[in-house]
Amino acid sequence: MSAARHPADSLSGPAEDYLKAIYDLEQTRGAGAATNDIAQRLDIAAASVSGMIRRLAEHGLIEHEPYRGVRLTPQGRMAALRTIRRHRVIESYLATALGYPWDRVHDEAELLEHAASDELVDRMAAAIGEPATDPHGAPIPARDGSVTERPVIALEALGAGAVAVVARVGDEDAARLRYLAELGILPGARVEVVNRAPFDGPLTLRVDGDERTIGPALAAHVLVATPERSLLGG
Amino acid sequence: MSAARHPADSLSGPAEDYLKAIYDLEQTRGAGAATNDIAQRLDIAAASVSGMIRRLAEHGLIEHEPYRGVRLTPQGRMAALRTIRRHRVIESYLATALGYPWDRVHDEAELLEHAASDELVDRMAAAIGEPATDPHGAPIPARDGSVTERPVIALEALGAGAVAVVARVGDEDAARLRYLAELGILPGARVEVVNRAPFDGPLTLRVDGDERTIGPALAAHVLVATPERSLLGG
DNA sequence: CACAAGGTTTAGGGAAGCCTAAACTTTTCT
DNA sequence: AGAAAAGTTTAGGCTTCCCTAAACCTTGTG
Repeated sequence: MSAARHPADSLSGPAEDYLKAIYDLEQTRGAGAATNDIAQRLDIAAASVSGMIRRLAEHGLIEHEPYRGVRLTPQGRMAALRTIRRHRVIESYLATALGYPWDRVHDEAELLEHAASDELVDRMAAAIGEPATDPHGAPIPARDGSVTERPVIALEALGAGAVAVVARVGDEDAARLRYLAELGILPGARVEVVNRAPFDGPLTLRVDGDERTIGPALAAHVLVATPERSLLGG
Repeated sequence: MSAARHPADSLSGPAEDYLKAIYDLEQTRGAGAATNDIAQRLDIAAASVSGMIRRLAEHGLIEHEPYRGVRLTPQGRMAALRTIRRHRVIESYLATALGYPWDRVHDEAELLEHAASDELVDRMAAAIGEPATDPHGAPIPARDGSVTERPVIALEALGAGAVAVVARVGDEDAARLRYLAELGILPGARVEVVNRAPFDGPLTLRVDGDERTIGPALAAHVLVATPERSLLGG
């Protein structure tokens, strides 16, 4: 009959990775996270995920409905956000204070996030001026777990003539980040959709005065804020 | 019959801690490190140490003569020095770049040293000007594993009238570090032995114009360089 | 020299995390 | 509905790293 131990205990590295993955999946899909999706995201066999799910549920961090998926408890969500904060502060610090190139901060942060103390992370954040987002534009959760999400849409969803500002790009694939940087598609860049092929065809953009073409798959990983949406509010 | 695998593989955190401990014990005592000493240093049962010894020997990092102790192989010594470099660079960086108090850098570095990449450590070292020692005066091994040890003796070994410069203090005990800082006994401080009680009695020192008394047990953890020794060479 | 004390190793066990293979549930397709 | 496909869980194994208890060397002492 062991349940919900570890009051404010520290979690293992793997456990933190699971919680992060579940958090992300919950955000993307509306519902609970599926075993298979967690397995794919972490590159781990589905059977192993079942095992960890049992352990996390015993610790009160997730709720598990067999064959239906898992959801974070408030406690689990808090733990996930703490890890995400760590990750994004570290990414920002590596880029700003230590000159890491933006396509490499993710991997290094992935290693460090499980070892860094909250104090260290807070000192890092303070040293670089408490940034609101990481180098890829993802919001950095506050110490209390609150996250301010800007209203954004996928670049891929824009039509011809639209004007927008790049808010955020997916941070996991280093090669993709390098390519986007070459195109000038960085958070903060102003882009204008010059032409849009029908359905899910490529987009022609004007970025920084240059015309660039970008496929829909890549464009799906770029989130932008449009002036109208910003004014209308979310 | 598996032996000496893992050519340049990365070691587990625990394994790195064992190698560090063995390195230190080899330095202090002349001979090989005893199971019990390793166990005590890492706060682990002696039986557990036997288990890890077997694993490290299989990986070619140490040589084990049953019931006689262990010695590092050149490969193991290199691995230990890499970890020690990581530890001391991180300590220095935390103190210099992030304002950590010197009694707290050790514990934080202990956590980080197993997760930080060589690139990160090198960037940290570069960012603070490639220091030669950590905040407690311990030398930072170079990337190639070379260490420059200054000739030092224990403060406790000085007689009345001796003048010396504090070179290094033991870094493990935070309370001790705070106390030494209060006395002004920091690396670089000039101390003069005003009086010395016979045998292992306390020392009266002049530090920074103030008279301080320090017991022999504490003084054994303070290493100093004397002008004479420096001139004569080690 | 024998024996007690102390240090070391083996035996056996446990938790975390991973794996593959097999069993089981749910969904989907005909 | 019934069967195939897809997804999930259980079963059984493995490695790392820790533990306690018991067996085993080595040493120092009477």
